[in-house]
Parts: sequence; structure tokens; C-alpha cells
Amino acid sequence: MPTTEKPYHHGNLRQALVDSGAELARASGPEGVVLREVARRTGVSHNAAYRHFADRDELLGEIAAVAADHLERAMRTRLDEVDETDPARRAAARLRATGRGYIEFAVAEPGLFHVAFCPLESGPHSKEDAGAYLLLGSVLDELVEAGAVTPADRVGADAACWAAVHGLSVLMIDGPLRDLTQEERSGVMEKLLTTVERGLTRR
Amino acid sequence: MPTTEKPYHHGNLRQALVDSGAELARASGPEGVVLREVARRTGVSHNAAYRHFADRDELLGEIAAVAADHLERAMRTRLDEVDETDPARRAAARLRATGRGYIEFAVAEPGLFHVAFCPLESGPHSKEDAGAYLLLGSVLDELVEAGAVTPADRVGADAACWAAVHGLSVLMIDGPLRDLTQEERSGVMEKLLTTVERGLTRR
DNA sequence: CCCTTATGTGGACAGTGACAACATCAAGGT
DNA sequence: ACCTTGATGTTGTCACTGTCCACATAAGGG
Repeated sequence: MPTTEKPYHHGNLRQALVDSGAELARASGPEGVVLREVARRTGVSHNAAYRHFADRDELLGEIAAVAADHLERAMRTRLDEVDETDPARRAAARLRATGRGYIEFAVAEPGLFHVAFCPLESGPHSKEDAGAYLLLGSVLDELVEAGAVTPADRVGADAACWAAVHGLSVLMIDGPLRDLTQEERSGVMEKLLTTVERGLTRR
Repeated sequence: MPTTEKPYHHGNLRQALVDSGAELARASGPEGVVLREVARRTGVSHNAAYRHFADRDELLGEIAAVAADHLERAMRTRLDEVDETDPARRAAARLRATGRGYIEFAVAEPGLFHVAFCPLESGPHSKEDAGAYLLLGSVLDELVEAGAVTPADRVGADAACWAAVHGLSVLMIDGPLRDLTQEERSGVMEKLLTTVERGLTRR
């Protein structure tokens, strides 16, 4: 199955459908990705999508991969802004930057964020978030190398960090923390990042 | 509008609908709460629900309140099991117990958990989770009274703790941590609780 | 006794995902 | 040149959903 469609009737429809779908996802989350609406926007009749995707879930999965990629890029952007040079403080700052990128993306693009994590029925499940996961893992490794985190404290730290930022993201998007102002948001975020950092680093 | 329905035709249908709906929610989450199926299970024709709820959302909201209550009870159950007597250690143990109750409920009843937090369009939004929130707040206050947490570290701790346990719950239910074994789950959970506790308490 | 009002029913309608039958068009062998 | 073949897109249909409407029923007050 070639990922690049040749200009048969439409000229790679598959990608066009994913793009239209991502547009809808950005605006309205997973629920907004309605097969018929995606087809409409792409200027094609409903059912056309069935030649490229077995299922609505399969299309959603493709869109989820796109969304996960956006998330990872947002994290990397924040990561690359860190200019601290002291190894330990640099690693800590990079961990915080990763978390900030994650949460900020979730708040800025709630639709895409939800799609990136929406549970699909089909298959053994998407590993699209692997990129973000590996990124977090490498930043945590930096902390160990810098001596800020003991190897013992390193185990399971991936999940703990991810859970913290993911939870805050969800609570801020449609949980009880959804009505916070920008300053409150940022304050709570820094508090969370500080708590995690203090909880992981050597005392 | 009286909250208690008298036995007119059916004998408080409203409650019966909420019960059937909660059953569906427990089995399949918010998506499973299908108005017509709820009516079917209650042995009543579709549209009957419209005499008691303006909307599917309103029914879902009622079910969400039930689910939130279950969640709070699960937390209280774990909380009451703590028998530590030293004030500081007792408060810390109670914080961990709260978190354990939260996560364990989410994993044991993912459907109800999702419903408790599903975002409803209607109204200025549900404050059903207030119970759990207040519970967490009081446990954190105990930590301050016991001297384990400084008043300065107390501010924003509610959101940080909640985010951590909520995030882990979500990741374990339908995120990348969904395929963990029971032991792995419990290990990750304790790691998270330890991280948060260490991040909050005086060093 | 009748009538008002709360409650439940049956029948619509638009919108959705999915399937099947049909149409179209590029490509390649003969 | 032609004709077959398979990939691609369309039309028509079905079951299901939430919601609205008109109607039926029953409880209880005048």
C-alpha cells in the first residue's frame, strides 16, 4: 500500500481526506471528524473515503498520528529554547520545557490533543505517541547523566512525568480547571512542574 | 420542578432512567449512554425521557453526578483504612490513600470514571467533582497542620495532586499505559504517589 | 362529572456510519 | 487499436441515533 497516491481521479485523495479530517479535528475534536463532512470538505461524495480507509476509525487513526506529530514538535520547540549551560540545571530546565510544551499544546489545540489520545477500537492500538514518549525518556536520561536524578529514582519516572502533565492538560481542557485565566493556568502549570522536579531530583 | 417523582404511570421514572443509564455508562462509558437504549432497558418507549430531561446531556449530567459520587466514596474508603498515628506520616499516608482510591476506581470502573468527567455542553458546567476536590483539599490541609508541608507549598497543591492522579488514570484506562499488568500498574502508581509526596513535603 | 395538566406513545425527520451495486478511468497485454 | 482488469469514485439504501410533533392516557381538583 503506497502512502503516496497518484493523480488518478482526484490526485491523492487519501492525503486530502486526512488534511480535511485534521482540520475538523482541530476545530471540534474526535467527535467532529464526521466521515460525511470530511468527504464534503474534500469535494467528494461520501463513501469515497472507503476506498482509502476501511473504517472511520482508520481515518481517525491517521489523523491521530498527525496530531501526535504536532504535539511532539511543540515539545521539541520548547526544548530547543533552553539555553542553560550548567548540566544539572540544563537537564532540569529541559524537563520543565518538555512539560510546558505538552501542556501549552493541549490548551492551544484541544481538538488535536484529544484526537492524538482518543482510544481507537481497531488494531493492537496506535503507537503514535511513541515519539513524545521517547523524547521524555531521553530528557530524563539527561537528568541521570547530570547526576540530578539517581538511577533508582529514574525507573518509572517516564510514566509519572507523563501522567502529571497529561492530567493537568486534561483538567484544563475540559475538566474542573477549564475556566482558569491565563495567569492562573501558568501558575498551576509551574507549580506542577516544580512538584514533579522536586519529587524526582536528588535531595 | 420536584426532584422526587411520584408513582404516576411508571412510578418515578426519572430515577429508573438514571439507574439504567448508569448501568450503560458503567459498561460502555459516555458513548454507551444512548437515549433510546436507556428507554428500552427501562421498559418504556423512547421519548419518555423527554418528560424528565430536556436533553440527552441533562440525563448524562445526572449520571455524571452518580459517577462522581461513586468516585468520592472509593476515595473515602481508602482514606478510612489508614491507621497510622504519627500526625505527619498519617497525613502523608492519607494523601497517598486518596490518590490510590482515585486511580483504583478509574481502573476498576473506567466507564463511570469517564462519565464523571465527560464535558457537557449545557449549563455553566457541572460541579459534581466538588466533593472529591474538597476531600483532597482537606487532606492537604492536614499535611500543613502536621507541619509536613509549608503553607507556601500548599498553594496550588490541589491542582497538582489532582492532575497527577487524573493523568495516570487516563493513561492507564485508554492511553499508552493501558496494557500494563496489575503489578506494573501498582508499581507505577506508587512511583507517582511518591514523586508527588516528595515534591510537596518539606525537605 | 369534567377538565386541566403531567406523563407516556407513535410517528415523523435529518444526520450518521456502513454496505452493495454501478459507473468511470488509467494501464497494460494482445 | 482494442479490450480486459482493477483501482477509484458515485448513487442508493439500511439501521440507528437524537429530537420534535401530535396524540393518548391517567391522576386529581373544580
